[in-house]
Parts: sequence; C-alpha cells; structure tokens
Amino acid sequence: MKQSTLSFGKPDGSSSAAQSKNKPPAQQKLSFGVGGQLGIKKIGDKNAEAPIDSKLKVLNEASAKSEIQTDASVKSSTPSKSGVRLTKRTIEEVEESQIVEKVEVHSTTKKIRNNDGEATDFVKEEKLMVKSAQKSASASKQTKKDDEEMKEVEQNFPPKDLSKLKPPSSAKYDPIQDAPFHKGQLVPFGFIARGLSEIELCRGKNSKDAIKEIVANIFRSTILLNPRELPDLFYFFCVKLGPDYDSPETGIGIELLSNAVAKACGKSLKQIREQFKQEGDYGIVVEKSKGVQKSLGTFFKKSQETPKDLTFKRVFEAFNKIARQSGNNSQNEKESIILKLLQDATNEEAKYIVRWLQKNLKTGAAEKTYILALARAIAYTPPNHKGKILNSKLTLGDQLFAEKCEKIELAICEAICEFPNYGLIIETLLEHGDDLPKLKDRCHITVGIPVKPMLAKPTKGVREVLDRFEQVKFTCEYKYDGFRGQIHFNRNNPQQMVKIYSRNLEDMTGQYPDVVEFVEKSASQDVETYILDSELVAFDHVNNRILPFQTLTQRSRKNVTEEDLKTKICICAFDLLYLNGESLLKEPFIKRREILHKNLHEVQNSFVFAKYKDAEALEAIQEFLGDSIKDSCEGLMIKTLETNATYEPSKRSLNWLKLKKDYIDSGLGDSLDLVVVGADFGKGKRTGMYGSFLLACYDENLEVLQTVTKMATGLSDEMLAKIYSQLKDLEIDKPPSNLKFKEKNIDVWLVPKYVWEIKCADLSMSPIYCASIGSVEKNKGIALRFPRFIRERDDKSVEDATSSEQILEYYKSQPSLLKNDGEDDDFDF
DNA sequence: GCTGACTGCCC
DNA sequence: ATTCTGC
DNA sequence: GCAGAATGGGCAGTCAGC
Repeated sequence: MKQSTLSFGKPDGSSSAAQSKNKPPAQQKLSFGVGGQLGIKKIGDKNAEAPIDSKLKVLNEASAKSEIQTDASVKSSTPSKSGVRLTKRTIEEVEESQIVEKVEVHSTTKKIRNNDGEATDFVKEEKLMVKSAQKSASASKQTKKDDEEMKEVEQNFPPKDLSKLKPPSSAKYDPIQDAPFHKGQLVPFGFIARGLSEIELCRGKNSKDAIKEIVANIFRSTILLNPRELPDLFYFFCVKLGPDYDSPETGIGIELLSNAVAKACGKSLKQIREQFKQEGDYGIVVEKSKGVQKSLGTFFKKSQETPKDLTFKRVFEAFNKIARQSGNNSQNEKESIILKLLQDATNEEAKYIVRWLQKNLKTGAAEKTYILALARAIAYTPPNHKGKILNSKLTLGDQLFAEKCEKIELAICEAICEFPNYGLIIETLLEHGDDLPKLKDRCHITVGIPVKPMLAKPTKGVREVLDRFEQVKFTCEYKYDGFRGQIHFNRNNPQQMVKIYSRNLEDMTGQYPDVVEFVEKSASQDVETYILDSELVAFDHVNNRILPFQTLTQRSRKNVTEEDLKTKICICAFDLLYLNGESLLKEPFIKRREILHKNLHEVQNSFVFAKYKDAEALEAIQEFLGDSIKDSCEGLMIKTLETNATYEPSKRSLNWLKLKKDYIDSGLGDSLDLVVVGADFGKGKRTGMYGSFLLACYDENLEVLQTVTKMATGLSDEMLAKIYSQLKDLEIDKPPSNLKFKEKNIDVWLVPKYVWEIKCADLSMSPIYCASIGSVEKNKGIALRFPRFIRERDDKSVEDATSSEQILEYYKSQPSLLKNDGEDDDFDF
C-alpha cells in the first residue's frame, strides 16, 4: 500500500495526480495499520506535515510549525488569547484541476506556502484583519474587499436571470448553468437559504433521498465554481464553525438571540416572546416580521435597493467574528453583528441565520444526511478529474452510480470517524476526488486527533441482552458514572504528551492536569503512542470508593487549583484503539482488551481496568449488575468479544449494549408519583402545547408541595396533545399557594391535580428544586436525574404523591453516598 | 468586587 | 442523558 | 434500526449591571 506522499506546498504547480504517479514516496515508511491497510503517520514526524484544517483564522496565536498535534492543542494551552490561527492551504498549490480553471478569488481560507516569507505576510494580514474586526462592529475590511472583487468578477460575468434557472431540487439541475453565480464568484447566501427551504419541504416517501439530492447539487455547484468555499459551507450545514475538538463557540443563546430578533423586527422583547410562543421558532418569527421585506431571489441582482446582497462567506465570517468577541461589551458587539446581518438579509436568509445561531436549522436533515450528500456530490462530480465529469450518473447508469455513492459514503464516514476534521477531509476530496485510498491515507486514526467514540444502545433487561447476543460470545463490564475520557499518549511530543478528549470530541486536557501527569509517569518506556478509551471517575483514596458524579462535576475546568485536585480522579480503562503507531480499530474486542491489559499497567486507585465478567447465564449477569450498582456504577456495558466486535466509532451499534437498573421495567429503578404544578410551552414540533412539566412531591408534615424536577420525555405525541387539552384549563396566574419552589421563569402554573408516575436514574442535590429542602444541605433540595414519564396515576390524589421523606430516603440510600461500605468491602479492580 | 443571568458542556 | 417518530 | 428532534439536572465560566 502506498504511503501518502504528503509533500504539499510545492509551488511547482504540477498536478497532484501526476505527483503521486511519478514520484515514489520519498519519505520513510513509518508504520502500518493492522494488516498493512492503514498508513499510519506518526505525529512527531516532520514529513508528516499534512495540511491542517482549512478553518479558523479565528483562533489563537499562529504557530508556524504545525504538526497536527501541536496545532490542535493551541486552544487549550492558550485559551484566552485571541489572535490568529495559521491556516494552511495546500490544495490550490498542488492542484491544477482539469475541470476548474483557476480563478483568483479572495476566499475565506488563505493560501500559505511553506515559504517563510509568505507565511509571515499571511500572519500579518490576518492580524490586521482581527484588529480591524475588534475595532468596529461594522463589516470587516475583508468583506468590503470581497465585495469589490466580486464586483469585478461580475463585470465580466453579467448576473444570471434567476427565472431561467432550475432549482437544485430539479432532476435536471445543471451545477454550472443553473447555479445563480459564476465561476470564481462567491456563493450567494440566498442560494444556500433557498436550498435549505427546499429541503424543509421534503417530506414523506423518499424525502431523505430528495434532500441528499438538493444538498449534493449545492455542493456540486460549489465544487465546480468556487471549491474553496466547500469546507466552510459544509461546516455551515453542520452548524459548526470548525472541528469539534478545536473550534470556538458563538456564545449566542436563546436570550441574546431574542434580543437581537426583537430589534431586527422593531418590536419589544415582550412582543417577540409572545410571537415565539406561537411560532415555536425564532427563525420563523424573524422571517415573518423582519423590518424590510426584500423580495426573494434578489440575491444575485445588483439592484440599487439591495446594495448588500449577502454572500455565504460574509455570513460565515460574521459567525466567526461573533465567536471571537469576548470581554467587556462583547454581548453588544455580538448583537450588532447579528443585527447587521439580519438587516442585509432577505427574510428567508434571516430565518436561517437565526436558526443557525440557535444551533438548529430545522430542515429535517442534519449532519449525517449532509455527509451522505457530500458523498453523493463527490460521486456525481468528482473534483480534480481528468476530463470534465459533470454528472457521472449519466455514464455509469443508476445501478453503478448507486454503488459508487455507497463506496464513497463508507469511505467518508470512516474518515470522519477516525479523523473528524471536515476541513481536511474535504480538501482531500477536492484534491483527489473519488480516489478513496488517498482519503484513507490522509484521514485516519491519528494520535492527537480524537476518534468519534463508540456508543451503546439501551436495553430493557438481561433477557433482551441474551436474546440479542444469542450464540455469540460477549462480556459484561461495569458502566462507571463519570466523564468519558479518550486519552491520547504520544511520547514523541514532549510539549504535550497527553491529551484528553470528551465524548463530544472536546479537548478537556486542561481540566485534568493531574491525570496528564499521572499518565505521563505511568507509561512504560516501550510504549510510544496509544489512544485509550476510558471513563474518568472521582475517587476517594481514603475509603477506596467511587465518589458521586456530582463530586466530579465540581472540579474546575480551567485554572485548576490545589483545591480541585483534592478530588482525585481514577481512570477506568476499557478499550485501546491505537498502540505504537498501529490502529486497533479493526481488531475484535477480545484482542483489544488483551493488548490493553498487556501493555498498560494498573496503578491502584488511579488507573484501573474496567471490572468485567465474561458471564453467560442470566443469573450471573443479574448478579454482576447488582454488584456494579453496589460499587457505585450505573450498571453494565455488554460487548461482543469476537463477532462484530471491532471498534465502530460513533455507531450506536448493536455491538455495545448498556444495561442500567432504571431501564428494567418494574425493576430496581426508582419510580416516583409526582404532582404536575406547572409547564413550559413547547418549541418546534411541540409548538402550541406544553413541552415540559414542573413536578412536585408532597411533604406530609409541612403539608406543602415541593418542586422536584421538570420532565419532558416519555410522552407520545398523542399523549402530549391530550395532556395539553386536559391541563390548559388548570392554568393559574400565581403559583399554587402551598408550593415550595424557586422557579423564576415557568410559562404557566397549574392547579395541582394530576399525579404521574416518573422514573429516574438517580437523585441529586439541587440548587433549584425543593424536595426535602434543607435536610441534607442548607437551602438545597433533591432533584431527579434523567426523569421520564411512565404513566398517569388517575388513582392517586395530590396527597398520595411520593413524600419528601421517601425521596430523602432514596437519596441517602444511593451507594455512592453510603459512607460505611468502603474499607473492607472489597473493591478490587 | 459581588451577584445573577446566560451559555456551553458534561451526564 | 431519555424517549418518540417518520422513513 | 437510523436519524432527527423534542426535552431533563447541574456544573463552571463569562459577562452585565449594580
């Protein structure tokens, strides 16, 4: 298997295809994945200078040397610094596409050559840009420059007449002729907004396919006309600014957004909230009542009334700029950036701007669908192909085309799971088109880049486990109650040997300096690199026991102090994904576990292997489940050992099951009968009814109701509707007179009447709920963890609801809180 | 400098 | 996290 | 069975306003 040459940045202009054909890889073969399938590149290797994700001029100080790992670590090491992140564009340099002639356009991402002088210029330019961005809330210089350039291009290409263009939903859509922009021009935001509207209309049979088709067509036009915009465009669709492990947040939530929307609509906050209650979505609110009604489809006409047609680039840069604001007055700055955007937007565009900021485009499609659409676009119009391929479906025929799509889907999904950096993946696709081995060469499991973690499916009991894993070897493992921690160790990167990623690929290294130190110390010399999957739990070294989840959450996340470090952490290791340069993902779990146990060593109370039992009999599993709960765990994870036992990142596949006591019907789980005392209106598909309910228990001594949780799941749509019609007549202006509560913003109070059975996983100390308030901690009550609806209890009256004392008892009886089961209760890992 | 509202991220 | 639903 | 979309408690961190 050919090693990726990774020799980018050569300004020789020769095509990459030619390069890889004519030039044998000069670089040393470093290591291979299992079976030689994967070329694994070591992080510390200088030759392994792959282009870094195209994103984010947003982040941090530029660091000109850029091993992937160093780069990805910048955020956590200098969290507060605002500055520039060096971005490498290499595709353009290497590529001389046969399809797309080069058109010099200013694009979101910038070129950098490996040449030092140019890189310096780049940094300077970016710093200037950031400076100007910070100075004023008005459109950045960058955008103005773009507009000017766009004008120039437009003089060469007169605007297209929208009325003659087919929409991306059309079966005959021509990605060049029917795109509302010319080659080299920036993608108009209206094109995207219109596409999203079309997606939203797709419902019913084959709708997913229709959606993929539309999005694929949008991507195809972008590939053919201005490919540099594709990475950001893809991130936009996924409602992200960049890779999960290395990108900033907008810091815009529902409250700041409602302020901005109110101003954009020229209405009071109160009015706008009322409208929100009716529409269930600020996107629709702004679409319906934004001030200036620009006519739809003007986005490509340079008419005088609409001097500021939005480009996608401008919108995305504004989002980045919002994310960059911090410190004094930043909220105002953010708001004014949003307002400017909304002013210049058509109502349709405004809808999606607002929805994007709400982190939900509400199109009925999301990330996974867009990934499949990307695959389809690549299948239709493979970039960088010899000869023009506009539509490979025409030459391949339906059958072959479908097969091709599937192959590309698989390859992209695998790449994304092992290397969740869409920027680099898309750059690779643009460079190599449907040459999938190239993608695999460059975007594979890598120390320092998080892998999408494998997830598990809930099961209802041991019976179900046995049914699913009939005739198959499996193992039962403790399910620890802590934070998922994917630990990367790389001895070759002395500056940062250890990185820790969360379940959602967030870089949490800064939160665990103690764990980092510990991992560094404990690695034996013959281990160079590894990626470990584990659960991090809070651990009491004196009494040798796991501490409650809540204790763990109280540690600082940055600027960790001595005080924080008093909460010791124990790594409960359960899987090994990578060792000494080799991927273990394709190995069966039985082997991965063996390799894990052989190569890493337990250290009492600090680094332990997840306790497991390869049990088969129902009773044995049941017993082990009981043990796990006694030992302060949530329950069991059940994993196949040999068949279907590879590590399948991000798949909530059937290979891993989770079994918790509260899943089991009429089992050990806590189930409470609670009184409905209030409700919040729903959003989205719950618009026009209640979306969640405030519940209370009954204190028999004080004869008061005490709030204990809100609850919103477990109800069918039908039930929700029925409940609304039942409860709406119970709405009252003031809270029930005998209710103890701290709620400030509940939408409606309800006459206490209905009692519901509610299940939960745990009970926790609450700063806002009032069950048995004060009896454990001053001013704190008890609340439910993971509450869900089981059934109505028509047979019960308010006074029959679960009592505060009962809840207090449940709370105190939780194993992780029991103080006496420590020392001689053998907690042998 | 303190507090409360808001946000993002854990589960 | 849990749960429901359309496809 | 998957993907998407509803929604939960509760923590630390950030910022506005006093």
